Amino acid sequence: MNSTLPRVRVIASPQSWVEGEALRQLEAAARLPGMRSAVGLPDLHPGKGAPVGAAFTSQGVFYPFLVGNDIGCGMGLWALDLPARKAKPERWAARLDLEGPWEGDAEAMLADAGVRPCGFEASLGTVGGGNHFAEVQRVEAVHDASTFQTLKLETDRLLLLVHSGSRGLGEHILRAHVDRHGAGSLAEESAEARTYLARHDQAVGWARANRAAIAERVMRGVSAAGRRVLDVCHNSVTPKEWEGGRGWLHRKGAAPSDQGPVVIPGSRGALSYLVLPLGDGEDHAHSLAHGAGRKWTRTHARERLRERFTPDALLRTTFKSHVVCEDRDLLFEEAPPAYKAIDRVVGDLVDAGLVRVVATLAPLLTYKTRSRRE
DNA sequence: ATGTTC
Repeated sequence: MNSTLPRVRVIASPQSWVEGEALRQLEAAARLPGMRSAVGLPDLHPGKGAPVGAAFTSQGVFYPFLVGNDIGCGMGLWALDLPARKAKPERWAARLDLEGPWEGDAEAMLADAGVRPCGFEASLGTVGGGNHFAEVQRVEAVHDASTFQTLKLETDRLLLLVHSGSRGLGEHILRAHVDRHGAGSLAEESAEARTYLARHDQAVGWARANRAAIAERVMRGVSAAGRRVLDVCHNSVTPKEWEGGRGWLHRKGAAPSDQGPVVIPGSRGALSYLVLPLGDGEDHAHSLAHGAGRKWTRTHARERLRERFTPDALLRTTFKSHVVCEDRDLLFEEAPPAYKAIDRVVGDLVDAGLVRVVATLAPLLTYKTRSRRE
């Protein structure tokens, strides 16, 4: 049996503010039966039950609730054929519309990702709420020219970063699971585990296809063609082998460090970092920060920022980029001051020897939603 | 996070 205590590690410098509640959640998760390690990344913050910005390994069992409802959520990066000098962010902000069903062939896109029809086809190509977005970016600076070149990127071409997940599908899968089995563990060889994992894998494929459909929509809207540079999932549970054993790797808002370069976005008013993972080590559960991490709760952000900013002021950023967000509450909840400083988060990963910065990317247009909500 | 609320 697993008689050793699970290892808990938090990768964050003292300058990276981590809330006490997030640490308590991390330690509570580490004490679950079968847990082997718990790693908090520098974007660690409290979540609903389990912390966000964390990765966990377990043996013999795994925990669907640690993955959460947005199974398959992640980041995709596309290189556009559009030169930076042809950027028209103001015009795009006025016209781009990603609401309603995608005009493309949803079933074909899903089939390409190995996903069977599941009743959520009408949501494919939609960004969703919360921290999801599609953002057109320009290359701000290149720090590792060799890797930049290996990825066939060019400094004067625009990029598109898409952060979205499995929309209603992942929610449906988690809910169906919790309704029947509660928030407990699943034994890895059980029928219940197999059922959950099959559905989980469908949601991971669905989310990947969703990011591709969103990218198609944006590219059509800005009259560009593009190529997918990378696509990584930061909410998942997968089998993992390590020296002397095997088990399960849960990622909850944690980017993979074992699948090549990833983008770690800041807030919409900050740089995003294209980074190359250096260690693929067990000591950080093969994972990296997935973003800047929330500093203020949504409620706190709304209350505090409504006093300081008019909605119109939040439609532009310090980068002079444009924001499409017609949902008033969401506009405040996702405002840049609600997030930690991305340079410190990435700096912590660099200092821990986990990544090298390849390039920084600056926002031109961040699309959240055109749907109005009171 | 969520056809966006039990």
